[in-house]
Amino acid sequence: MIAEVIVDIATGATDRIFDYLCADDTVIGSRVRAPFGGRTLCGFVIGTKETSTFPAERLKKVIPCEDGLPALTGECLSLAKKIARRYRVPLASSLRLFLPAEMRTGKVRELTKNYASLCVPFAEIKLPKSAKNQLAVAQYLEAHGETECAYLNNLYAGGVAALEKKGYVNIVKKQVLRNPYDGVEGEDVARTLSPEQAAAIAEIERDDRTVQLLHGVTGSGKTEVYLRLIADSLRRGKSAIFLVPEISLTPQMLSQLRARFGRNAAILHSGLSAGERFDEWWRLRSGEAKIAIGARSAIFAPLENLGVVVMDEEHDSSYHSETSPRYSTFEIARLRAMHSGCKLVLGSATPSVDTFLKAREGEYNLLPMKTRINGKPLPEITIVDMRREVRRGNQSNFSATLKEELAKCLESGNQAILFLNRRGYSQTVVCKECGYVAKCLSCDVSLTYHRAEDCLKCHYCGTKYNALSACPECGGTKLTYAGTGTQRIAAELNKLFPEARILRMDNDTTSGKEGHLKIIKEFGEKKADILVGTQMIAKGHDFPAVTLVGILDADMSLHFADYRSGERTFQLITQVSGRSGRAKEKGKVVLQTYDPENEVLRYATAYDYEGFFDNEVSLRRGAMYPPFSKIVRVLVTSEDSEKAIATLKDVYVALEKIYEAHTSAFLFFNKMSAPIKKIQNKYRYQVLMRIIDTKILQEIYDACAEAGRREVSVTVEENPVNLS
DNA sequence: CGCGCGCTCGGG
DNA sequence: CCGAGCGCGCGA
Repeated sequence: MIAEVIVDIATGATDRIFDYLCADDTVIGSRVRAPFGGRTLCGFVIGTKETSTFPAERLKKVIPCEDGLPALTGECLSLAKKIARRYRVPLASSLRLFLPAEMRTGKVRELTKNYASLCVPFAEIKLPKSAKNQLAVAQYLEAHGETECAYLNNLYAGGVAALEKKGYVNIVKKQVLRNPYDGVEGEDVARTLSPEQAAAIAEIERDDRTVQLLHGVTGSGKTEVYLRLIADSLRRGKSAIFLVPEISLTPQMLSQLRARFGRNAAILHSGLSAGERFDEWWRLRSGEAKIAIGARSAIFAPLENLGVVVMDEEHDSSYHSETSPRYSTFEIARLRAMHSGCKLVLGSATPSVDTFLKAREGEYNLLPMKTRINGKPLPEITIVDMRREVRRGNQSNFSATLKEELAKCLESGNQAILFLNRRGYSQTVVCKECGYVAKCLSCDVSLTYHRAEDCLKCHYCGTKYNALSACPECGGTKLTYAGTGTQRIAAELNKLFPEARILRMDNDTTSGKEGHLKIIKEFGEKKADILVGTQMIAKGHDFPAVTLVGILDADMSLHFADYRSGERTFQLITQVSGRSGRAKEKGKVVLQTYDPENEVLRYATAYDYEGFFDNEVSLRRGAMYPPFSKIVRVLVTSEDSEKAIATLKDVYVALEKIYEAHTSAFLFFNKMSAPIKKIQNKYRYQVLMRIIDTKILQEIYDACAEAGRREVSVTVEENPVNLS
């Protein structure tokens, strides 16, 4: 028999079918080892046939990989083909999305553990009186049967080994599946549904549109709706995918899921070890687990017969892949839902403008949830005008109001969260004499001063530089540290409230596998009074004792030169505010800004999503910004500036042809160097377009795929989240 | 992707 | 004339 094989090399040059001889029982979707160009590679069987047009004497044989089951299901295969076409990537790269990385690198071993059992009747065991541990082990095994050796060794050191030597005990090796979050347990609180929750579930079942949007205020109980929908799927003998944003797999959420679904849920999370991820993947593939829970990559879970797909915090930017293929999780989720004939349930308190517009227009079913489960009002948000603070002579980062509220909060024994979306101590180091700004050698960005390590760091490539004692340009010693980061806030806070215990949470303090979980746990156990952090503290954490949230610089995201800045600011304020007053006591939010009249801030403090939405949509319609157009950026990067420019020219010429043929489809078309000219020693150039007819998108992708050359990468980005 | 072939250029 | 360097095309 002949196998049609895609070799696992993700380049255009090898992106075609190679025929191989194979065993008659070779299954489509299985992995094989294929001799290819002098070496042996992994390959995927995407088809089989009886004869090949390729000369028979040149056909080589593939060796099957002993996976047990074909790694790719039929649905995976057809989806991978669609993704390859849609994003113009080699089939090998879209196939890779469906497998745990550990499978390809082959670095993961199956985990085995030793188990001991008695091999003679207990009565026949003769032991000297002194052998207490041996006796204890024998008694334990008699009572409990086969037991893990590690467990026995812990209790009765040496007992098992001694018994084995004497031939009383038999030890066998067994493969076990790693069990991430083994210790995580929770009580499954039997919740009765609120009328709104019950109505939402009934409506999702009744309505036949694929996409359902749960628009629920913070605390309206969306999670319980998701869990019920997933449980319903299981009851109907189907499986489910539950997507959450990157770091939103909070301990609370985890324990809830474990309590409700136990080992029926497999967790696919970047925090897992390679081995854990591998085992969890196989539990899904083999059908042992029926629910896949995880960040965006969980949408590729090897499940068949889906009953529901849930996408929590639908608006979150982590649902967009930053690496090739730059897929949209939503697009793939919808394809999977349509394939299985099930619902895709989106949930958010602050849906993206794009999604909400489609819901308003009736393409998606809109399910509002307006009441909070605990019946309490949302925390009151006070806007503080920082310009007035400056006029009063307050140059610090804390307004009088915020200082007062902090003092009150600490006095009453509650906790506070301060939010600032910039890590490090100061944003830049500037020489007062000559205006020199410390910059990264590999990237075209200024360096951030980090006081804890007394060094300068590049936030784009992570390189560390020694702190400056004098200006390297003019030798001046008057260096100013401009722009405030979380480190400086924590330090200033320490001076203001010396007795308060302060915890910082940002990219610098959350290194390691479970870095952020550790900080969240500490704060949750009230081992600190104030938590200072970036973006990452905004996500769904539940701290009952927090009664005050301070948003230190609400303008930072607002004045970004980006059509989405208003949307992002609204989402951020809503999300951060939601951390305040989650339990008995009423929460407060203090929002500091230099632009208190700003409409977005006004809508956010009033929790008026629809008001914000109507305003935003009319702005975007007027300016023809997405969703009324699509921004497309073609980014050309290379370590070799010459090659990058040459490629940019090719790309531009090809795109210009498209532009000339369909000028009316374009609102904007221009080539330039990217705002950050160099990142990690790679020069960056771009062609920026705004299009109103998405039909030409495929032509743009085609043109870019053609223009690629060695050592140069050409990527197409649709409505990119950041335009650096 | 990694290899080898063949072309080209520079030194002797 | 020979060796090093690079670009291109091949792999089943």
